[in-house]
Amino acid sequence: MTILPRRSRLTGASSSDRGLPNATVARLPLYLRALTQLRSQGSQTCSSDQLAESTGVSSANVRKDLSHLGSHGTRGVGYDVDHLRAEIAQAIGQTQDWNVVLVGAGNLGTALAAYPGFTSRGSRIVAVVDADPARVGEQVGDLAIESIDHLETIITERAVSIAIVATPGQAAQTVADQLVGAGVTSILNLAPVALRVPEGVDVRQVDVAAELQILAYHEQRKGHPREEAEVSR
Amino acid sequence: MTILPRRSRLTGASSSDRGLPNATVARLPLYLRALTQLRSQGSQTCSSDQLAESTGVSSANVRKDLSHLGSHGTRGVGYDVDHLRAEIAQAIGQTQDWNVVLVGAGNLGTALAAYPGFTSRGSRIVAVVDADPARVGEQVGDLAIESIDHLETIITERAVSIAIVATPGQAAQTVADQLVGAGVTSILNLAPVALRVPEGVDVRQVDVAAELQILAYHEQRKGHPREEAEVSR
DNA sequence: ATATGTGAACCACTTCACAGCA
DNA sequence: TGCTGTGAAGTGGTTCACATAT
Repeated sequence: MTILPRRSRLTGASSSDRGLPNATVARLPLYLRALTQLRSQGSQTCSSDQLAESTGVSSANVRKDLSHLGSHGTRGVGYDVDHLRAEIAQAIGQTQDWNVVLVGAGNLGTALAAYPGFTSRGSRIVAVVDADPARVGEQVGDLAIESIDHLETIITERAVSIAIVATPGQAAQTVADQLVGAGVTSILNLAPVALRVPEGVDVRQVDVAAELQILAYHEQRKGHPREEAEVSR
Repeated sequence: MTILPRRSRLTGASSSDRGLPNATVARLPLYLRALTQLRSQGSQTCSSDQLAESTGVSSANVRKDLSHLGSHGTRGVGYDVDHLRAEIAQAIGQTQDWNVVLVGAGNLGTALAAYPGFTSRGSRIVAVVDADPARVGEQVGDLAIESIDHLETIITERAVSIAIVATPGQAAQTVADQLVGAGVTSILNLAPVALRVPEGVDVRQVDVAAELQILAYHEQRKGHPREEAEVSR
């Protein structure tokens, strides 16, 4: 009756498991960003306080996170920027680029295809695919839009394992099914629907409109003077 | 030495506090989405299992979340779609639109300006602002780009309290300072930097490149024949 | 029979506080 | 002295399981 059995597997980091806590994994990219910045400023070493400052994470949390990677700091000194960077890059698999296929060449899709921040952070969009035959061949950044019918070939030949879904909501589930069928095992979903995928496929959801709604909730509670003009004093 | 004293305010929902748990707030938009969909399919009522199915949240969690809004279901039957929708809309302040200013008319900014999903979900972009004088006047969707120098006027005159920052990383903090100075109290930050804002200002961060890095981590782990982990949130 | 609402148990994560080490 | 690394305590959130209501 309930949604899913949801295998109660060993989630945490059990002894022989090299896995990191999910919350830690989600923050490693932030540390990487901060370290890259620090390095470009010439810093050789940094403290957990500095990392805290530039990521918004508490310093105790920074230390705990980094300790999961092993001990790489020097007491009384801090962390070696280059070494830590390499360590984190290694942990999250950024020693090489990941090939990504982008599905959906609408406004959002084309904006992402042009975004330079992916390449510098470990992901390379190697194909832009759209369902509309009229769009096929059109240039987006330095890629030509390809037909969604070629998904399987694209995915296998270009060693793609991660996909970005930037289609309208009603197309997203179908696209996801095709992607999974073609061998994709990680999906970043920008469409405002929950995707149903088989066990073993990871989905991360980004929904900008929902984020605004969350902000609106807090805004409402602040009693923001939005209607002050109408309220008599 | 550590980062901040971080006033230990009553975070949870204390008795006289109408506040909801953060995790619940973050899911209300999902329920709203699902209910809108269900209603358009003609459903009069729905169960927590149906909501679970269409949001990816467990049914127990759905019930717990909804119970925070008060008891609005009927045992043995489920929830009245329209009534629940109204209840949630009320709770997250979607009974009317929130005016939003978008800063940064680059690829991502213009894509968001054209996105129809905001209006239908409680947010209306009422201004697009850019720092580049050459872009001012240019049409984006049905808005003309305005100068960032007019931020304060725009924000006060159009009753804006929420902003989207879609600028390059190095400009984001300056823009955030300007926004806060002009009276904005909620920021959705799409730039890949942590924003420093005063107490009372809410920031939500969306970083697509970081999401891909998180997926890459799990992807890397799948490479080895070990039991795979499930990604959350 | 069916589905909600909820205390209690459980779990993941964060923070605290200090021991350990350069 | 200064900063890391980490057990222990604390917090918030999820899941369980069942009493409760229709």
